[in-house]
Amino acid sequence: MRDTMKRLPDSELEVMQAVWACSPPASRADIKAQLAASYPIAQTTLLTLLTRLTDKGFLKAELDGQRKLFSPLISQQEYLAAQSNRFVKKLCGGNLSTFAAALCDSGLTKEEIAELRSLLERDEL
Amino acid sequence: MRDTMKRLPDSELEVMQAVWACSPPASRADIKAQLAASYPIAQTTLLTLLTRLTDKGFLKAELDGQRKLFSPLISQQEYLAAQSNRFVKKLCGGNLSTFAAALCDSGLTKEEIAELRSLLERDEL
DNA sequence: AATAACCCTCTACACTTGTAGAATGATATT
DNA sequence: AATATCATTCTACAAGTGTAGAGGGTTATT
Repeated sequence: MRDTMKRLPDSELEVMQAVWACSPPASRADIKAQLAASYPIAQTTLLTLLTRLTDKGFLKAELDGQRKLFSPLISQQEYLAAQSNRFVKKLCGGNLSTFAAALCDSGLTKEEIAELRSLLERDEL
Repeated sequence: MRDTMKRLPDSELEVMQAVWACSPPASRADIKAQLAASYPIAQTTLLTLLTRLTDKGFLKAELDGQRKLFSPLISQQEYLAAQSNRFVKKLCGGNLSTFAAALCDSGLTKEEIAELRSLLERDEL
């Protein structure tokens, strides 16, 4: 499951993130509002992307009068978990030291790395 | 730089990883050998991908007689650093706890998480 | 009842990605 | 010299991605 989840293309991910940020179910207008300035996009383009996400099984659509309401079928958590797995396994060859090195080179400050360590500790429980 | 580096498509990444695994400069045959069974691919397909990677500035090509030799212009380290950055910033919205949670859900065992923590500690120095 | 305002689906189109055969040029072998 | 080998470039094409106008309903406004 985790391994087979498709990685979304950039534009669809952008939309998916907006959907996650809305309280479901969300109308196209709600989603547009979430995207707002950060990802300006024509209404029809957004509808196209929502349709593609629905076809891919990332969203469920229901009718509410003449408009549609969308809800995520894949949670942000599930998606991020799958993508993290993919990152470690595929990009870093499953090698944790490669991954750690990448993180240290990624532009995170020493403080952020330290914070990450403590977050990992907490989540380990 | 880190933020602007393009994410490679799957097939090109596969090839790029094989190039990184070779000692540069590497011929198409060397790279094919590296890919071997893990990513079976026609010779011409490989050449196409190598050309695309060269056009994108990920590889440098030099002539050696009738054949070409390729060397990385972007190191694996640079690429992984950029992609880690992208992951944290773009996928996790720059939120370290989101990132930590994703890692904990990614299928890594408790032991692996602990190992990652200690690797991060070491690299912090 | 016209008209304006919305909403969605269809159609469209350029660019990217995945894959590889056809064609062409150089080299080595018989 | 003819042929087999091996390398690369050209051409090709389907599927995926990014983006959006045209078209055709429904509802609200004048």
